Formats: sequence, C-alpha cells, structure tokens
Amino acid sequence: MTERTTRRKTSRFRGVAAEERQAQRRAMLIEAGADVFGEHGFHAATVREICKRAKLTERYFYESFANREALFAAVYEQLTQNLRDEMVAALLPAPRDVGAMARAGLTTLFASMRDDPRLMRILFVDVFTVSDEVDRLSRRTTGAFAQLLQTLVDSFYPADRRGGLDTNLIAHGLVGACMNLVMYWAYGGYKEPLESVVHNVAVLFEALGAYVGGAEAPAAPAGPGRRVTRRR
Amino acid sequence: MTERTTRRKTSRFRGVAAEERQAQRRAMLIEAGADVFGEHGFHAATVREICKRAKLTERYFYESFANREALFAAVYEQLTQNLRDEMVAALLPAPRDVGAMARAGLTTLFASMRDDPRLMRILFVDVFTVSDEVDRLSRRTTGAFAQLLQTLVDSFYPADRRGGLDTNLIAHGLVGACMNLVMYWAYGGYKEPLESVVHNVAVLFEALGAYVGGAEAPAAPAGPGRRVTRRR
DNA sequence: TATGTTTGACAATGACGTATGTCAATATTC
DNA sequence: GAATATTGACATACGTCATTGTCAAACATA
Repeated sequence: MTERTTRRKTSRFRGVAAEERQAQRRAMLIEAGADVFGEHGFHAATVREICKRAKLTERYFYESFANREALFAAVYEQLTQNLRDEMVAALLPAPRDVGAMARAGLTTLFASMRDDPRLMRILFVDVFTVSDEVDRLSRRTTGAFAQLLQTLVDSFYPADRRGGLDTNLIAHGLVGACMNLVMYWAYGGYKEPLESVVHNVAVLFEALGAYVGGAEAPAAPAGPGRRVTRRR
Repeated sequence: MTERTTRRKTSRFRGVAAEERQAQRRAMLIEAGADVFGEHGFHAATVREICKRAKLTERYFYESFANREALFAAVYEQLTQNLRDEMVAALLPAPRDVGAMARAGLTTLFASMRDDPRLMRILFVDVFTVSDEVDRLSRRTTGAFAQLLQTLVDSFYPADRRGGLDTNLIAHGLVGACMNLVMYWAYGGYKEPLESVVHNVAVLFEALGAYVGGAEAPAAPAGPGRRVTRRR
C-alpha cells in the first residue's frame, strides 16, 4: 500500500533540463570516443577510458549507448557527417569544371584529414573491423561518397562518351586512391605539401576525363577502340 | 648426483625428423591462421580456435609463435609473398607496354582476391589494426608494391615527361584504387565480371599515361635526363 | 528544513582469453 | 621389453574488461 511516493521530478539541474543534460553527456561521450578510438584504435579502447576522458561514469555510458560498438557507430556518423558537410561547402562555390571541383573537394578532404589525426584511423581503418553492422554502415557511407563522385563524373561526361567505362567502378577506385594516399601521407608525417598531394590526385581525375571524352580537357583522339597503341 | 641420464634423442618420429615435424606444425598453424583470421577477422580469432583448426594443441602454438600477433605477421608475409610471386609471374611474359602489363598484373591480382576470400580481410583490413609493428610491416609491403609500380611507370615515362607529377604519390593512389575496388567488388558478391573490373582499372593506368605523355610512345625527345625508354 | 533526485566514486559479478601446466597414451630407441 | 620422447586432451592460474550494483554526497523542490 505505498505506491504513493509523490514522485517529484527535478525539472532542471544546475540550470539545464534533464533532456538537455542527457544530450550533453551523449555529446561528451562521442567526443571522448573520437579521441580514444582515434588515438589507440577501437580494439584497444575500453569503456572505462572513454568515460574517464569524458569525465563521466560508466553508468552514463550505458544510458546513451548499448555498448562500445554503438558508440563507435555514433562517432563514425558524426565525423563523416562533418566531413561531408565541409566538402559540400567547398564544392558549391567552385567553378563547374572537373579540375577546379576536384581540387576544391580534395583540398578540403586532405586538409581535414591532416588537421584531425583521429579521422584516418576511425574512418579508414577501424571501421571495417568493429562488427558486421558497422562494416555495412561504412560501405553505405563510402558508397555514398562514391555515388556523389559518380554523379559528378556522369554529369561531365554523357553516357555516350565514356568509352565503355563503368563510372561506378571508377568512382570507387578514385575513392580508394584518396584513402590510401591519406594513409601514405599521414604515415610519412605529411611531408609532401598539401597542394602537391591534391594536385596529383586531381590529375588522376583530369586524366580520366581527358582520356575518355576530353570535354574541357586536353583533347584526345576519340577513335573507336583506339586505345594506347598496342605495340606490335 | 645423477645428471647422467643419457639424454637420448628421438631423431625421427613417424618417419620425419624433429626439425621437419616442427616446420610442418608451423605451416599448419599458418594455414589455420589464414583460415580463421580470414573468416572472422583477427580480433575475433582465438588461439584455441586456430589450434583446433590446425589440429594441434596450444602448446605447439607457442612453440612456433610468441602470440597471436606473431602468427598474424607470419600469415601476412606468407600471403603477400604468394601474391607477389603470382603477379611477377604474370608480368614477366607480358608485352612491354602499359596497357598489357597493367592488365596482366591486375588480372592476377583481382583473380587471386576473388578466388581466396581470406585475402581481402587479412591483407587490406585487419593488418592495420593488429599492432604498431604489424602496421609497419604492412606499410613496408604496400610500399613495396607501390615501388614496383612506380618503377614501371618511371620506365615508361621519363622524368621530363611527367608533367610535374610525383610518381610516388600516383603509385600509392593507384594501389589504393585497387584495394578499394577489391573490397567493393567482394562486398557486392563479385557481380561484375573480372574483365570489366580489370579493364576499368587498366584505363585508369592508361589514362594517366596518355595524359602525361601522350600514347605510350614516349619517343622522348630525349632530353638531358635520359631514361631507359623501355620500348623497342 | 525535509524529502526525493541527480550525480560521482567505486565495488561486485561474470565472461572470456592467454599462457602454462598436468597426465596418460603412444611411439621410438636401446 | 624398458626407458625416454613425443603427442593430445584437458585443466589451471591469471588478468582484463563489460556490465550492473551500492552508497553517500551534492542538489532541487516544497
């Protein structure tokens, strides 16, 4: 016969509402997760360390996330979201030609990766090893980047001028080229200047355009089946 | 006061010498390791499961390897060694022009990756997350592939015709393109025909050549820094 | 001030994996 | 055939970590 414990509710605590406090804690955990995952990698990261970094106790971890993997997914989505936004912001004002757009997007990409050392490990390495579900998430995300790229390519080169190329495959190849270059660049301590890295990748983009259809690029002889003359 | 226990030695057991038996066990562990690492990934693999798969007990595991990480490194070296050998074997008899060599090497690469599902995960994914030491091993190995590629590129296009490109960066980009395409291809269940994947990557190679030097006939106006123009 | 709420520090539990150890069965050498 | 080596199956100790639980202090409300 009790059940009548008035159940008061504390609507605000230290000036902020319960909902907002919880959201803040979640955000702090994501930030701390990015730090720890980015520094030691997912598999060496412990819930305890993440909580310590976030200045929260384990209880609050499980308030927002079912487990370490769920936090990783949240971190990943947060970081890719940011990156996508930055790249779109860089792309929008760029002149609408292949070289300029490539350089704008790539500059943002490589600069971001260099300026936030956590990104590479989280976005390009660990994400494939966390779990099948996170792996699928990463494929979708990488695929979305490739899709964006493909759309751009397709808009520059109409279907009849693609020389039998599968722009989907090409896009995935280019994304992979960027990923590996980021890793190589980072591993070498970012020795090459940003412009140099960007330029070389941009040339990859431009070369493709030139080879296939040569819209605004150095014209190529567009003969049927006429590829690089095979020695003979 | 004993010490004189004749310390007999069993030179052969079931017909094979001790050294060879141990080498066989090591080989079985490497094979089993490739299976287990390739199927579930390094971090989900346990020493017990690997031993079970190798039909050996844990004791023999530690006879050959200090820990799981050491086994992974051995597996990695074994697999990359094989792959390198296959690719070299495919490259040697190929006509010495960019397109043909690219296609020969790439066909071997993509076919190998498709035919042995363990490779992708071990060579392109897990290797970066095992430990710092294994990570360095992977950089060296990937770097060696890139180096090989770069040497080829450099031999086709002499320095004065590279349009300010850093062939080292380009090579790493191309390696990354291959890696990501393998992953994309595998993830999609190898739907696209092998020839199609190879063709699209080969075009990436050729396009670069065409863009930089036009055709593959460098016919270099043999400037000062003359190179071996591999072409007859 | 009294009562219930929110928080932080930390303990308890349980699962899991590595690395080493035990012991009996089998093979080999003398 | 006796003594030792080798093997295979299994057990044990040890540590780490995820996850839940306890408790008291700080805070908010009436």
